[in-house]
Amino acid sequence: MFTPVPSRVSMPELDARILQYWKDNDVFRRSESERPDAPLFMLYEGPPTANGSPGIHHVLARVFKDVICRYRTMKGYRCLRKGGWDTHGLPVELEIEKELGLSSKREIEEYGIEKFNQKCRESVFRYVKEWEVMTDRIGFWVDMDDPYVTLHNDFIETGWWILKKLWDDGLLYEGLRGTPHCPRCETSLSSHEVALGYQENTPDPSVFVKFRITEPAATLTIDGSVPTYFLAWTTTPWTLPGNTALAVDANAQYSLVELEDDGNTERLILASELLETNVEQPYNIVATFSGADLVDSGYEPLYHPGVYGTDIRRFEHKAGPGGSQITELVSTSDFAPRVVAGDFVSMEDGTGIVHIAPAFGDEDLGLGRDKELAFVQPVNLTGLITGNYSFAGKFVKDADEDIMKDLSERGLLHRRDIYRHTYPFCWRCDTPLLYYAKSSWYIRTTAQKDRLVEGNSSINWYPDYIREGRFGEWLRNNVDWAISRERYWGTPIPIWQCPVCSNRVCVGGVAELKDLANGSVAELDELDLHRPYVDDVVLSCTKSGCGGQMRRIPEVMDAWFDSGAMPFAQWHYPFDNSEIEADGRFPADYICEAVDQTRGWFYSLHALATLLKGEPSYKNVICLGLILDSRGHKMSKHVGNVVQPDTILDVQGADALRWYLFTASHPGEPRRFSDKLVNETLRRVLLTLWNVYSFFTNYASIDQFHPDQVPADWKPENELDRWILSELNVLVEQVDGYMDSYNPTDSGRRLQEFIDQLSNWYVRRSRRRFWKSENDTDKLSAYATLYRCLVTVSKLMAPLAPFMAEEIYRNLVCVVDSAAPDSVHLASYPEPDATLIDRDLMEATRLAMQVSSMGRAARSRAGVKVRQPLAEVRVWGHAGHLRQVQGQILEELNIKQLTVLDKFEGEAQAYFDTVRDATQASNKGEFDGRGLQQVDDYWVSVEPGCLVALDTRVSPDLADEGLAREIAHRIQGLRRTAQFDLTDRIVTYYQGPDDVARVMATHADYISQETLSEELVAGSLGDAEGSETQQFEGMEVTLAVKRV
RNA sequence: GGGCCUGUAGCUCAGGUGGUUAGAGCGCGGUCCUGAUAAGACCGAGGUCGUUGGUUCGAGUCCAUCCAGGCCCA
Repeated sequence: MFTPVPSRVSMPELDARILQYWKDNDVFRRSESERPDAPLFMLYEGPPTANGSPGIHHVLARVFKDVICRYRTMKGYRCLRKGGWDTHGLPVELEIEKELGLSSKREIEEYGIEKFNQKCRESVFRYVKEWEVMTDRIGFWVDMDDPYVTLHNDFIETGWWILKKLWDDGLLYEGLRGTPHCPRCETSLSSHEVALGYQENTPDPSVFVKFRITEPAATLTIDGSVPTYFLAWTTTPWTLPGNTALAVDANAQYSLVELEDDGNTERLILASELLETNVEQPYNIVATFSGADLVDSGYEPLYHPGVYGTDIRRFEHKAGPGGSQITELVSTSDFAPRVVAGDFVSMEDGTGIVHIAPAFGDEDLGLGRDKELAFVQPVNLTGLITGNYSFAGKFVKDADEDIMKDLSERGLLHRRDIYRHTYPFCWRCDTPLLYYAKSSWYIRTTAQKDRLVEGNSSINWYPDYIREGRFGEWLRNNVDWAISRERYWGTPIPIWQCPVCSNRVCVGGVAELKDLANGSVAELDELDLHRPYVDDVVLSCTKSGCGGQMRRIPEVMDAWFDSGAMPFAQWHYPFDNSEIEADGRFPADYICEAVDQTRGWFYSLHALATLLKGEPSYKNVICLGLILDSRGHKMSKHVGNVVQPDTILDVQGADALRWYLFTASHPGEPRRFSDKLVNETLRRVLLTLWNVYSFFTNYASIDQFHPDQVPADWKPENELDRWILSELNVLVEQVDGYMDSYNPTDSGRRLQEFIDQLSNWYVRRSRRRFWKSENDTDKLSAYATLYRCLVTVSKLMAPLAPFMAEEIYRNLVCVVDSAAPDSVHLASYPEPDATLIDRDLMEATRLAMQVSSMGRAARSRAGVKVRQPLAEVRVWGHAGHLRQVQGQILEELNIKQLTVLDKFEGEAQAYFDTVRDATQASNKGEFDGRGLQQVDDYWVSVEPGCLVALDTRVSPDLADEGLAREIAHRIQGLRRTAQFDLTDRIVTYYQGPDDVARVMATHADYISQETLSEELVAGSLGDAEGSETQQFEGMEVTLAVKRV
């Protein structure tokens, strides 16, 4: 039979007990293995990096992953949840660099790539134990024994296979990329690193440069007799030798002005609205044009690359795969810089004419590709000017002064100033960063842009605005994915290049590599595919007759490529598990991560699956808002405001934390974390339920209740039973619906409401039915009802609060039903019984609650405590409902008789008018339909649709009855302080005035029955187990009790 | 600078398609109740629904602007 449960409970201890039970009985494994034929529900785990301690924000994502899978399991699915670890990438390298005190790529290479990578490899599992413990502790079921690991050879090999496929499809290419580059460290910086090194108020030269017009556009009329110039502005004079175009805003207005400069007459073109700010000397406006009129004008280069020994190349559009357009860089000897339209031209500062050098800025590079501009690179990777310029060999920033001087001497400098702005510096060495167009490998995602957008429209996003908003926007603005990194610790790019003939091959797997490598096959079997080992593999050039020795290109892959490859790489597809599409392992049914992954994992998964399979790799995704600290700031290691999960879990337990995370706000919203609110959740929701459960087990144990005693065809007759079972079945319907639509938040909130109703109305109103000593059918009905509620709630809540649900289920179900599944998580999710839903009764009960509340308010105002019985209450409202639930109202309000006022006339009307008038009188003439006033002997409470008039007169008989209840109440208190058992029988002694003696006599039956007193004895008691002298109703009364 | 999201009581949150008095829980002050409860009931204080405009007979709700915060990207 049921084990009686104390009302006090330690959640952390309960968690530990349940975890042990799951472990001993292998429950997680069995949730998958015992249902081989069930439909598959596939979770893809977004792999964390275990090189740091997990924080509360990691708990958030993990419990949202868990809750959906537990639900699906109970709905009859077989959930596959393979764990994973992300192990590559720049953050790992930076951590190790810091540890080793290295500060540049040169130093890493001097230290040795082999040793360096070994350190990286060790570091990524440093906190794996902590992660495993946390994962276990919060009840996240995921297969951590056989996780996928991005550094495993098998995982890398699938990555190679993917790249090879893209290569074969013409979707992999080498191109230029504008990157922030540190000329001292000779390396690109990630955006994260750039963000670390911004310095405000950095002074830079501000120069206004004149570009002489040589070939005005057809739309432009220029008087050739006066020298005419475009006026452009820049803060980086050193980029001017790289100039290949000027950009204007096609829609803006430009002015041609004439002025005197050093005694010479000249004409300048610049944006009309920037004339005032940029031209200090007197001028005449000769003409105005639109920006579009200027486009295609040719001008004289400041430094013709052909003259200064710098190569000229040019972007050219060509037809690419799948009807797409690709852009290639080709060598040329022609150089004809011209004016183009650019949509980024700003009128905030400058002249409205922007100097374009595709070799430097990323925007310039984009415009160069777009407009097929020339490309001139007069600076090397160490930041020195090349060619034979007079300032060649100087560091770019030092060349600024020479260039300005040179231009000034040639009469091409209109003005120069100092400009202060925010500029990025290398966070390691403080060198100013240069934006530099570097060679990089790209995946041509733009070739499948339409498919990416189309596939996205079929994904279920929660919240749904992400689909068209943040993610859709990102896809519509798709640019090719730059996947190469000039780094060490990552998946090596499997491209080998011949130094003789530049021939390249992409290798799609280890077997293929063996085929291409001559000799040393045995070694290749054991080869770690990482750098530097793979760099040593030399292939003979595949071009017939070349005979060159091909070497691998040095780059590794962006770590996002690894995580995006996981749908395939976690199974070592297609080398193993070639059937993942057929058996449902691809695509995933569900993924869940925080919103910062839109351009991270959500994208890399989507992009690779679309390129490889033409369809998305996930069907449903919950995108979580970020978790903030109590002041609303993002939690981060740097700020030191990360909440350690243990500090919560060890006090409140896992269920309270989970429940709080599910219900505090909807998943997409950012949330402030507060341990106080976790505690509130614990008390208000979980402990309330626990106490109902404790109440049930205590009384069920006393009465030896067994569910078998309930007939199979039992239907509740009692009004309270019918009501709560109706509420229960509505609850089942709603919670199931919410869970089905990936909404644990509203599921939890709905369950909270029910738990409140169950505890504070059903149990409170039904208590006496459980106390009655006879085992009549009504008592059995109450047990059957409460039992069903608790069992059903334990199942409904199991996905959210798996520990308490398990505890309740095991004690209530497994103990009495050996055929039932031995874990709530292996049980079926409840289904609603529509025949038990009675909307009318639910409405009537709601009215009973409202009338009770109004009656209590009237009592409170009249100063008559609930313990004092009263004679009558008159109520106007829904008459049918009132008659239906009048018993509940009478008991709740402790009143003898309820009179239903059928019509709103006569007394009802008179009560209402008086309340309205009195309320208006005391409330500046305002009456909002609510009021509480005394009307003769009645206190009358009015609310819209309901009126309650309470007779507050206390007759002597009623007063005696009230005193009897008071005395019984005091005796109960004594019983409790003396810690008597609920069923202990006692003898009660009393001393007090005549009134007490009289009531003890006249209400002896009542008092005895309520307090389980065998005798009520006047006088004192020597060996009392509990005794107290108290003042009440102006009397001094002494009561004493002892067990018999 | 661009995109997306958020802004309702001290705190955490509700407030379909615009419609009479903007709600809940916690917290606070008071009163009461208690054979389950770290509980419950009643009363009270506390909100110009971020700002300013607009549409409308009517806006927390729709539109625009601005302000503040967050994330992602420049």
